[in-house]
Amino acid sequence: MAPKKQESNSQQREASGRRERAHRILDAAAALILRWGYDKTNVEDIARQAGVGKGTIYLHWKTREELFRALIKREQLAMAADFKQRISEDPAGATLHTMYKHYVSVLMKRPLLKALILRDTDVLGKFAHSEHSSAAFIERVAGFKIYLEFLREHGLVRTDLSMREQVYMLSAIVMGSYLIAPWMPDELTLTDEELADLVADTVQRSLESGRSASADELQVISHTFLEQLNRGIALYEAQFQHDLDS
Amino acid sequence: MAPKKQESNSQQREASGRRERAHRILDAAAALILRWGYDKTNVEDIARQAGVGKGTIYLHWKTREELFRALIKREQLAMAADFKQRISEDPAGATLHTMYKHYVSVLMKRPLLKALILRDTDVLGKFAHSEHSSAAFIERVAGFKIYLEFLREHGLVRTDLSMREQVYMLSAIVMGSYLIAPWMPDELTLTDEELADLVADTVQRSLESGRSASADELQVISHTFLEQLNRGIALYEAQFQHDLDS
DNA sequence: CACGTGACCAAATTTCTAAACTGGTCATAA
DNA sequence: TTATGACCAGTTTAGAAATTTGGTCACGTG
Repeated sequence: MAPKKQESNSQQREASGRRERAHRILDAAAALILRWGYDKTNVEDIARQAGVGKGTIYLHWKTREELFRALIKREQLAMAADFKQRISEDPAGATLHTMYKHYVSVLMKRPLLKALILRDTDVLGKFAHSEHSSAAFIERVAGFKIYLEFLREHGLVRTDLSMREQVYMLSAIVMGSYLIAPWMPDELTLTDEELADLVADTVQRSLESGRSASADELQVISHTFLEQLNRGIALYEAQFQHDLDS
Repeated sequence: MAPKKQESNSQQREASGRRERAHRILDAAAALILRWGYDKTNVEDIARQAGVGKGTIYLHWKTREELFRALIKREQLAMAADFKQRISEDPAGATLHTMYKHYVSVLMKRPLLKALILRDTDVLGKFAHSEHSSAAFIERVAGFKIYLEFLREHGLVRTDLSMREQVYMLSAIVMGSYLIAPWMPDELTLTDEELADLVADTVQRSLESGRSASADELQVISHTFLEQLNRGIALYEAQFQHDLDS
């Protein structure tokens, strides 16, 4: 690659340094929020933990809440990458239940996102009750509908249920699985893997059509799905990177 | 029936009066709790609404919490009666999914129990966080396991899933259906009947075996189940009545 | 005498306010 | 030009004071 002129090089190095610093700040925020909860994590603590001055944080984000939104975004992107990886490696990755198996599995490893989805008030504090939380859920449901429509078109899921019913029950199964965990008596708890498999089995039986697609067909569908997912991730990523550079 | 002697008659009339008064107090408590929530419903208001003195309430129950427990018990008994009625009238009443259809349907009409199950903090306030709530859930799950075992023995539900997984997913489906309702965007909400049918469909597909029992077999199973249910209700009822008489 | 009642009290809850903290800014330093 | 922490207004917290409430019981009533 041709070398850029002096000024551009310098800007790039600086931009990269900024970016690294932004990540350091987000790391600090993540650690503190998981340890103390959102409400009790203040900007000064984050700055100290990240080894920067408080003012520096405001060079990256306009408000504390914006910083937290960036953290969530980063977490979602990391999770999406995990998810993409697994789907692309799984021959059955195009089926609804396989997607959910990986989704549950991958989400289990992200306590911050788990808390966000479950609106865990201990961790998220006021953030859980803010607009963002509901908006995120609605957005999630909307994204959902698009790929569900896609699977319906390919006959991989039942079409004798309305989209409304299907989205509702899909949400209910996944949310229900998470939500009841803390209420279950000890002898009825499941490991993360058991839960992922159980959700997958339930989704398959209750929402997929009987029809089993050929390996070729599955690959085509999986490919198209991953394309779509990639586009979404890229867009989100670009937006996130832009945010980081202020 | 032979007439009882004078004293007994008098005691009976009094007891019946007491019982009626107890119900009046519970009615008042139910109305106030639904209107203002548990925390903001005090004993004096209940007494006034029921048209009795405050001290009278303590002739029936030792504490405010005991009064509320009695109210819940009464509500559960009423719901159980509803449920029994529907199951006994439905030829498919012995199947798991039919039970759940009626269960959901019947529970929807009981806001107090709905709040208890959902631990709706607005209505239940501190009561939701008390021992009683968790205990009730665990008890519910335990009762569950008994009749699930029964259905497994008759091959009406899958046996290739462990009880643990089955109970977990059954709880997840039902709880999930209730819990997500308030988070759903408007265009995705379902009516109570739609939800009951959807839950039934999901339970059938994901937890029942393919095997369909004959009408005769179903009736036998249904009969046995109702016997068991009746015994449970009678026991609970006796206990409740005894409580009312102080 | 037996039952019902509301005044009464200790304990819990709410309200109020002074003190402490924190998100965000910006003059200053590097 | 970039980073910082002292600074300030607005918010949160602590805890004292005031109010409310669960539960008791001496008294009134039929």
